[in-house]
Amino acid sequence: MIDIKLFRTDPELVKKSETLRGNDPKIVDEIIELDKEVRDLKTKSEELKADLNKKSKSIATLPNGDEKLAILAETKELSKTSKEAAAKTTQLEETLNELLYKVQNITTEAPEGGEDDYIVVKEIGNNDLAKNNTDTIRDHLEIGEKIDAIDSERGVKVSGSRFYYLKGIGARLELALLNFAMDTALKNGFIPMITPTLVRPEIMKGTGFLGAHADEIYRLREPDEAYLVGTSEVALAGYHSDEIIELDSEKPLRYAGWSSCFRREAGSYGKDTRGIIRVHQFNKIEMFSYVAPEYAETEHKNLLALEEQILTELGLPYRVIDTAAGDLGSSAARKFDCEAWLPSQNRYLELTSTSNCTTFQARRLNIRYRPAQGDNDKTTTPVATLNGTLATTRFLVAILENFQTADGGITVPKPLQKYLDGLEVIEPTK
RNA sequence: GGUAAUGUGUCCGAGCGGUCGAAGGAGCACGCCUCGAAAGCGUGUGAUGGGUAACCUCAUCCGUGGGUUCAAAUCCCACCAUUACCGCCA
Repeated sequence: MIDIKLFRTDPELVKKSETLRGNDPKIVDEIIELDKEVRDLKTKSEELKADLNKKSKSIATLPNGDEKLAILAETKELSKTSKEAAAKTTQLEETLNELLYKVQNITTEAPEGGEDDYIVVKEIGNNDLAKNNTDTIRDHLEIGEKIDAIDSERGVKVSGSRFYYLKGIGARLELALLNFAMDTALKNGFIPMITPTLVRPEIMKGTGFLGAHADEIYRLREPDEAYLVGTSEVALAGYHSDEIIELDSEKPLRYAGWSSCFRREAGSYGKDTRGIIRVHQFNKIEMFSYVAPEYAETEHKNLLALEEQILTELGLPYRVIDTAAGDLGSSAARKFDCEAWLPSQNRYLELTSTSNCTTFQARRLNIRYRPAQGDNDKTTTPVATLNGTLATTRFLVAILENFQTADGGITVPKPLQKYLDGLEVIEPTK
């Protein structure tokens, strides 16, 4: 959520951001007007309450008698009107809050436009594979089946479309990737976490996932009021909710979470139906940083650099894109994706994503810190949160395709070999 | 799932319905003392929101949400969490 004070001091900035995202900026004026109304009402309601408090207190010291009876009658009436005023204020405040929750994070740096208006920041590595061997190239599912790593058919039989089994070397490769990513994070000061996959509604709401894309999320039936996470970002952001954390202005608090992730993939019928590119359940390593707001941009670069490092060490050809404002999630102010080359489809596929959520999530989840250490200044202010995702299961797709051999096996990327007893080549079994 | 107890500030821990934003202690900050430190002594020490140029002031917050009352940390109800025991399952 955006600081209400920003609406009072710089409404044009908010309007500009909403316009950039392709939203109607008139909500800003509605909020400003309602905010005024709420404050007026609040002052009046609090005056009533103050009056009541004062008179109530006097009752205790008053002797029994006419005067006491009179003031009792008066306060009884006052109590009623005060309660009514308070209720009205609360109601209006809730309306204001609902509006406020609808406004997405301020974005100023992201490129203008929608889904296709991203800017390619750079392209790294050799992506000639498809161009050179168009007729012999196999897609990840074909290879996955040849080395007996992926079983799609039985996944569908047991769980429905977009489900799969990772089997044998497939399961081992996935675990190797998870370990490799986790180890890299660990070396960079991230605290490893295995997080809950079911979370309470308020946490889901706080992270900003229950807005426009709420139908993407699995929800348990009553009476278990819980959501299945689509990323461990949710659990990691919620970890410090309602807390005042200790934060050095130069040193981020970093966590790396591993969880299964669940997506309904509503509205993507017919898209990426083959293989394990777009599935209902997959694994991810999520890097998550809590930082002082002024350090957020630096940390965003750090996260991107780490994601690139992992792709580079694996030897995957990839490009980095700067996502356009209209395609950003509601919490993100800016987002960079790393996309690996997919030879079978002659296109790039998103493997990692890193978002700077500035103070947007922290404000919703009530995560603060004290910027001025020591002294008598104990004021708190929201922290900034950032996340960097490594979609492990999709890494598997990219590896199978980019490291395929002529006979339908694969060579194992160097950094993964140590997790697989030094295995260098995987031969096809079928 | 059942029964019982508990839930207070950074932490521990008091709190007959009014004088309680909350005793006392610890911690922390500052000062005195000291060559320096420890100990000791003194002072200060929650958050959020509204108003104010500021001093300051008002409101809200004692797990959460309701209720009773002129007045609730204190009474009532529901929920959540923790702990213990029982049952059941891994």
